[in-house]
Amino acid sequence: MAIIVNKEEKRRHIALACRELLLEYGINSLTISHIAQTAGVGKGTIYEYFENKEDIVFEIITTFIADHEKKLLERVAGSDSARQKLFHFLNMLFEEGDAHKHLKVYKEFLAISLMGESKEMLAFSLQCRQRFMAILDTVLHEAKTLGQIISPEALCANSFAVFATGLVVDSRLEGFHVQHEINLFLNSIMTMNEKQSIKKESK
Amino acid sequence: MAIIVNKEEKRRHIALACRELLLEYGINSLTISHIAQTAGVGKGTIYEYFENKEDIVFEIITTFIADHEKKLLERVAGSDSARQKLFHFLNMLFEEGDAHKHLKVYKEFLAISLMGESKEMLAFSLQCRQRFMAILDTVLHEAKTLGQIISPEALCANSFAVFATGLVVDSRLEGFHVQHEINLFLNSIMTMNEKQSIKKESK
Amino acid sequence: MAIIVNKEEKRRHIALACRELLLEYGINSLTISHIAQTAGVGKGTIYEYFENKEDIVFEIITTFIADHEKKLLERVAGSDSARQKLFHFLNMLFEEGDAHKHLKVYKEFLAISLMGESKEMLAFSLQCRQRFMAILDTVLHEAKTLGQIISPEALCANSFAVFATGLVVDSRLEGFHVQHEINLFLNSIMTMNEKQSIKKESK
Amino acid sequence: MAIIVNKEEKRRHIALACRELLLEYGINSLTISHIAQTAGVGKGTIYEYFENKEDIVFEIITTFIADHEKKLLERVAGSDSARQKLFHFLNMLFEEGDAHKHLKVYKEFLAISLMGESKEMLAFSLQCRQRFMAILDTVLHEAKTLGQIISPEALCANSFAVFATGLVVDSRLEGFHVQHEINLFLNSIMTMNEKQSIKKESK
DNA sequence: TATGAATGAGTATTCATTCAT
DNA sequence: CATGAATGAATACTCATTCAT
Repeated sequence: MAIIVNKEEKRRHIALACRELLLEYGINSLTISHIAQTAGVGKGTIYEYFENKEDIVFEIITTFIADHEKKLLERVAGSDSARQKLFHFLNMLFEEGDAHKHLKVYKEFLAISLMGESKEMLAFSLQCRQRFMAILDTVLHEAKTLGQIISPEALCANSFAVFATGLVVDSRLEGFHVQHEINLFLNSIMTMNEKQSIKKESK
Repeated sequence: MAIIVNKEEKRRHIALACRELLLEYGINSLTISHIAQTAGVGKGTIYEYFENKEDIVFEIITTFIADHEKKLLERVAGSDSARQKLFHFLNMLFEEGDAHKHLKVYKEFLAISLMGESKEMLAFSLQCRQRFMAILDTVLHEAKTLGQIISPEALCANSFAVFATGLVVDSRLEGFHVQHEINLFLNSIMTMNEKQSIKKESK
Repeated sequence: MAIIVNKEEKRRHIALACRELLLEYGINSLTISHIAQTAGVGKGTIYEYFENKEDIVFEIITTFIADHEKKLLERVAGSDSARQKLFHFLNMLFEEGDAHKHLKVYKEFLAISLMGESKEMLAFSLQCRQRFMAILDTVLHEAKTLGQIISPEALCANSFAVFATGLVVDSRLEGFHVQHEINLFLNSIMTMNEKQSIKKESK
Repeated sequence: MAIIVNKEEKRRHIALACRELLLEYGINSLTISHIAQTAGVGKGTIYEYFENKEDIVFEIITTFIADHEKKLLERVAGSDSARQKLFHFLNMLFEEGDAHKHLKVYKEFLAISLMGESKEMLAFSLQCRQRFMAILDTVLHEAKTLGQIISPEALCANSFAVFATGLVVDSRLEGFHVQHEINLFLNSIMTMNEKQSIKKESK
């Protein structure tokens, strides 16, 4: 194992060691004891590098978000139509595979955040949201430039983000079919633009 | 013969007595002892009328929902344009006044529901959602009949509900301006219909 | 249904109605509410005919004991050797079939009785014990008369009863083979008599 | 580096501190809070060293059993005849002095164990039983070697243990004279051996 | 005589965080 | 730098029994 040179690096080291742990146990059932054990350090040591439990959970989640972001950018780059890009944006959390584990953690995170007992939690939420809003903005502006949509205002990134949040929350309900809802929403919002983008695609 | 009480009525009586309590303390900090005291009965009596804490919380929230529903229907009835009706639908939770207390409880409820540890909580969520979806459906179909919107499919009630959920959740964030977001969303989604409905309104 | 003429008869009526209930739920999980429902009377009515929960449990158990006693006397009458009679005495609680339900209740009864919080429970225990001791005494004296055993003192009924109690309690343990232990005990205690009784049997 | 405590030692320390407490209150009325106070530690600390309440009760009882075992071995060593050794085995729980407190706890333990709601409790019961069976086996084999009894099979240790259990349970009954019963039982079972052992003793 | 509505005491357990070493 | 021992607050739920009608 490489010698840890600075605090920031050790933070990442510990966080990376506990990714699987968080996915398996979820936020609430994750204990500092278990984290310390898994990271191979003492409980006290955790508090040398993190303020509190929230802090370390944030750090772990940050690594997931980085992954998610990277994967999303790949999908976006690999998509031609704006519709497809936006579909990936909404659908990525609900894909087959390990995504449900991440979704579970995300829901738990939202839950804690909704309890509204922590300033830091809210700040972190905001920061995450903004990173994805940036991607969304880029997608919409490019679509505008390419003429795939008429005006970005008509498909405001904020509305999209709100809808995405709603999807995550409502997906907890029995009988809620995420993909179906995503398609309906995209249909509603892109009706007019779709024809144009299809024209372009069919060239 | 002994007294026969109307169980359903007493349930409501106890629930009504604890409305303020729930608004003040929130779901988690609400204790059965406190409920019993406030309702003026013994702790055991609570369990004669409710299965468990969840059950009584549901009953209290149900009274709030009934109020909310009634108020919403009034506003809808008092509105001419579909846009205004939909605005009320989305905005009512965020109005000035006591609404923020209800919103707080609603967020807490979503949080617990997102933790996903209770089947009953999910069933109750679904049931609540369906009541409001019914109103939304009516509004959209009437709007269609009145020619205020072109097709109800283009403004699917489900998408609306998802957006509404997202609004509640995202409203927790610093710098999130609910009214602004609602207007942007309505703008996006009604752009094409708006002109027509304005035409009709201006007649 | 026949009209109930007196207290004692109604007591028996209620008790008989709840035999299955007791076998199914056991003493602790048996609630007065459930008893009242099953007997088709109100909770308060139970307390018109019984002092308390103990009292009704005693009444139900008494019916079981009467059955057990009757069955035991049949088996004893149908057995030739003293050994066989004594075997029935010890083994009847552990037979195949529904006996295990009765055994479960008996263990529970012993448990409550051992907690030692009730005078009445102890008095009832004593009374039950004495009924079975009487049978045992008869068996031993007859055996003496028939020359199957040398002296009843050598096989004192009390010791037998104590051993029987021990069997019930120790039968809760993993790996305890009741039938085996019964046979070992009877072997130990009848070694000397056995030969004589075998002689008599072989005649 | 932080202090490393010997967990096993601290377990014993806490258990020893609570011996009197258990004797005074019994198992059911013993609370963790009270244990923690008496041991001079926080409630949480108890759970650092014990799985749950059962676990600590077992540990305390284990100290009693160790005492009992030691005392029994002394008495056995100090006795000449097999009869006397076996008498101590049966009688020690019923001696004058503090024994009745231990007996009370033992009865309570049997009661809980008979309720049969805990696997661990049964396992612990079995383990305790086996320790005493081992002593019994030794006594019987030695007696055989010394010619005090004819065959150990005729006085199987298991039967003895069952009788001992029965004694503890039946001793709860009014009018049950433990010493008398013990003597009767020993008389029954040792009649034939007694003469021989008396012969040897009288040499 | 019958009923059933009302009652209320009592307790194990978890885990983030601190700080003495 | 690292550690891990110690801490303690906080709460739902059951059911035998009573007594007003």
